[in-house]
Amino acid sequence: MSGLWDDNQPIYWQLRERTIASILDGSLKEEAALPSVRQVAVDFQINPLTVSKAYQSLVDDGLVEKRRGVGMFVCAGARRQLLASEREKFLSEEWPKLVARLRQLGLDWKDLEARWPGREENE
Amino acid sequence: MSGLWDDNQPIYWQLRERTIASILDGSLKEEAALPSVRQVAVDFQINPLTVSKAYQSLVDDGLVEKRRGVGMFVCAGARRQLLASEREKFLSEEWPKLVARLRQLGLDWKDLEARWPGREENE
Amino acid sequence: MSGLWDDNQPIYWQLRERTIASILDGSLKEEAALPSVRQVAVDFQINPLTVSKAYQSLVDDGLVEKRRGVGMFVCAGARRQLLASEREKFLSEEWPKLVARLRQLGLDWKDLEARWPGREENE
Amino acid sequence: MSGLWDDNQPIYWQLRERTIASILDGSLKEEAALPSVRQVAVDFQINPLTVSKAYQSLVDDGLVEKRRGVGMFVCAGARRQLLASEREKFLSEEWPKLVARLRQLGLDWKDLEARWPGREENE
DNA sequence: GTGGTCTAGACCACT
DNA sequence: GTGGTCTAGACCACA
Repeated sequence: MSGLWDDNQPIYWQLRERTIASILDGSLKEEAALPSVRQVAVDFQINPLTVSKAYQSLVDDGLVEKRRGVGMFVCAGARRQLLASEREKFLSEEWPKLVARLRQLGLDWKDLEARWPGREENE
Repeated sequence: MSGLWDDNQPIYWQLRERTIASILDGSLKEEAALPSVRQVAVDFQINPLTVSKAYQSLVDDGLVEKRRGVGMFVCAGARRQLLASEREKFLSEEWPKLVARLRQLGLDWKDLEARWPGREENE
Repeated sequence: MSGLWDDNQPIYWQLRERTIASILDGSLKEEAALPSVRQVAVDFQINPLTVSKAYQSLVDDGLVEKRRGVGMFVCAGARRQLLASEREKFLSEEWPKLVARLRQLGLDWKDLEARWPGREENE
Repeated sequence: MSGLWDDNQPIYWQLRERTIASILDGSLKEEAALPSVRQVAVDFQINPLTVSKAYQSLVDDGLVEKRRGVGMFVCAGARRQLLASEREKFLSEEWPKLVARLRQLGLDWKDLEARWPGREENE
């Protein structure tokens, strides 16, 4: 019940991001049911409304679909869609900004390369 | 009035970050005066209180000093201090998280390397 | 499983409306048997209880009658009854609201006339 | 405090639709401030969260913009955007369905024409 | 002053 | 069982 949540971000958003991560890493398969709103609420000791808000945002993005009276399910194609959009977002938006910042800090390519797991001694 | 501010972050924080960037890239030299609270407020169409909050946070970090009746000035040594702390923060906190995220997205070292300015054709 | 149901309306209601449409257009004749609850449930991949609820609402309105051990049948006079009530409902309730909305949208009589099948070129 | 809300639709949705109607009919001008969440909550005797949900849906559709710590404002171009999208939706989606239904009911063009305000005796 | 978020608990409709 | 909606009231950050 502590250390689970980062207090600087809304819980519903963090829950959303965790769910996305689960889809990406395969622990939530496509067509699989998401844990029910109530279950998650109990498990994480948060309000059902908060869970609902997180899930709804996924529905809005077309990653999850509701089946009335049954539950919420990962959409077919959700993983592929996520991979594409997240990669695109990173490469076109985040990376250029990051590069600019690194330049400003005087950090070089080598500095990063040395800290990329598995590359420390190879090259 | 549009595109100037990212609505997901407090304006005062964005102003702080911009000021830091100016110190880092040298457009705000050490010992130089920061533009006055009023001036910034007018220029950016924001509340003077917001500017004040941004400047105060810089004072709190020892990057800027207030000289009563005169204005706010970049501290001597501010740039060096910034370089050190920002580098440390990036390498120990941000980079590891980023690496984890990239793995999840299936983005490889090569993908980034190809987009590091000046390296596209070298290696 | 996709496109069959409008997620904004209860499934049982949509099934009811479809059945009514079948009676109106004559594909479900008076005195004819409705497809069995089980059959519909299988065909549309929905819960038998949901089908039951739809049929029951038709019984409540006197459009369909249950014959124990045999099945459900369209009542004699159902079509005439439907025509009268639906016309009345449309003209007195729906059309006035629609007219108000069209005004707000600046849509004119002509705009609709042009899209009434068979009138495009007549007048 | 009674008769204000239709119990068949969520309040937040009805509030959304009312606001849209206000923009369309000009009682809410572009760039004008929407009444504050709290004010609406008091005026209509509903929960601030419900108002918030309504307003947020307008923000999501790009019809309203938030100005941090100041309030919510009708976007420039919101009215034009609304007119275009609502007309399009009506003519391409709703009207064809309506026409089919009217045919089924045996209602003719004349029946509607007679009830279009201001046309009863003209033509 | 503004809106954002969360809780605790209730009631509802649908399957 | 499922999710959707709403209330009442709290606390927070921002301007």
